[in-house]
Amino acid sequence: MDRGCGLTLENSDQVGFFGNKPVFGFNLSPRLDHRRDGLIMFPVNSSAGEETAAVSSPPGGEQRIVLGEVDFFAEKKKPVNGVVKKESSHAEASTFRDADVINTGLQLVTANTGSDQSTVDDVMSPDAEDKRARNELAQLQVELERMNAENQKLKGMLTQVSNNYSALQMHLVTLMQQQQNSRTDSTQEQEVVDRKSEENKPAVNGGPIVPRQFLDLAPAAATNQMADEHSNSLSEERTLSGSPHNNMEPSRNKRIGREESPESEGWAPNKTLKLNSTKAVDQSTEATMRKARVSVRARSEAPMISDGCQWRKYGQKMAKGNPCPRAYYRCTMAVGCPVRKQVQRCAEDRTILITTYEGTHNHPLPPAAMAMASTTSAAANMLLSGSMPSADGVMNTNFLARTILPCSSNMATISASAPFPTVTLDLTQTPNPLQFQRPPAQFQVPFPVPPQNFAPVPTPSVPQGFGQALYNQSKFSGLQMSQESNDAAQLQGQSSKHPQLHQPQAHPLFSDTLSAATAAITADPNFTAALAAAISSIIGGSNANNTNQSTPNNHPNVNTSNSNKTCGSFLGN
DNA sequence: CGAGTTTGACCTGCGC
DNA sequence: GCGCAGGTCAAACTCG
Repeated sequence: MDRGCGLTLENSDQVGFFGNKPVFGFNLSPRLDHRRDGLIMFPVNSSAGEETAAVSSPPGGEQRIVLGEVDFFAEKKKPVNGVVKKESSHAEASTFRDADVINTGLQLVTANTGSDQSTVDDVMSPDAEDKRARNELAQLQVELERMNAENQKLKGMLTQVSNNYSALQMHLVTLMQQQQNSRTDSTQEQEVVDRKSEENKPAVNGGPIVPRQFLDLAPAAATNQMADEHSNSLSEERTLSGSPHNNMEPSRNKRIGREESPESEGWAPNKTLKLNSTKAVDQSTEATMRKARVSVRARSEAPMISDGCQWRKYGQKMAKGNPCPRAYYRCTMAVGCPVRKQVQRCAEDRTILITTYEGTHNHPLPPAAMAMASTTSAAANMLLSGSMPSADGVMNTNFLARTILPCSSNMATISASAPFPTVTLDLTQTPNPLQFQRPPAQFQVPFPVPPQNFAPVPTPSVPQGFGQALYNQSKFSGLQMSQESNDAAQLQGQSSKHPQLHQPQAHPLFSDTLSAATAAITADPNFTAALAAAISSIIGGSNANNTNQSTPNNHPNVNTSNSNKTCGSFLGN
């Protein structure tokens, strides 16, 4: 069984990577004070050790409150601060139960319930020290309430900022896409003409139509993902190649049929595709979407990272040039889910686990799975919507660059390599240049120049600056930014700075590393922008139009057709 | 006994 | 046409 071992993203729900609002790498809500039955609860994330540690370490007001509270009832113990804090934190997590354990909790609760009683007690208490302590308690109580109100206020502010942030991101992405569309309008119009003529002449070479396909890929797939199957019939366009149908269809259909073998509803057999136009569109877009891959490189000793999804292994192969076998998994969380992934260790550094995701989940995901799924989906959509070749065959990375570039690092690499455009999220953050020594095919760029391999350093061989620009633009950061502001990310940073930590004995760090890295990615505004682009694409696609809806050839038929043929042409090259 | 894994066979695309 | 490599299938096997 692969599940539950190795790296995990499952604590993403506590971080809330992909909540309905931008995430900043920490969960605010658990810190809110809760009042229950007169008891002031000190909220602590019960499941997060690091969270608890983070709470207990700083000399914040909460801590002082807790300290005083416990101090009052721990006269016999004369506890050291650290001990007290620990107990208080524990009590926070388990409320009454732990309070009972220390035999003072219940009374503490009672004493804490109101300042009036404290005042009365002050008057009646013969013990001066006790009186002073009660006064202090009352003061702390007031302070606590004040901080509670402040906390609420901050929460509201944060929510507002988050909302504004989301709106701005969406707006920015929309503007960028509109700008992108305006630039390619002329080309697209020509492509529409070509497309129509090509529909009448299936054997015609795809040629300049290629560019449009990627533009439409993401929305089409998104439409599929949203279960909004509104597209018109395009069954004859299902073939993914510009070659004649009778030539390409048998193999492709067979493949599709195999992939959606009997067990899967969403992967209908071939004949079904021909009969059901909606299904055909769904299939074609799905197949097209599957062409976009997101590769995640993370350090793990475990055979597979745990990303919250359920996977079933359906094959294993020895890949050339890598002594480690490549395992093939498919998602089993829902029948017919097209998502698959390949897991393979890096040949150069076997502590690096390369997980390549392909496809988009067509079912609800648990919070634990949302992190990786959204990451890969966003990255794939980002790639498909942004790395579209222009009419002259040169990759147009404007949108992609603008989405990603502003804060580039070694975090991610986007390669529109044939046959599969791939986004590589490198969560290893190792300065080791070996991390870029992947199979050359993955980095072959369909430029009108000989394929080039991206290198971690400027490579003169990259086509006349463009390749280098793409390389530079194809990276986005987030990890480093978040490292500074995220405790978990700090763990990741430590691991990256100290490769020794990746040794087996440092295994407990691996999950933290990946989680932190994912948190960093998702907390990164740039990534959020990319995600926003993907979401906007999905939304646009579900509305019978996509993010490129300003383009003249945005008719659903054309979109699907383009998607298919684009991919086909792309794959053919 | 069902679900998942293993593993050899098969299919397809691609380069020579 | 042939061989290679990637990807998938499915029967056999394992495990809880």
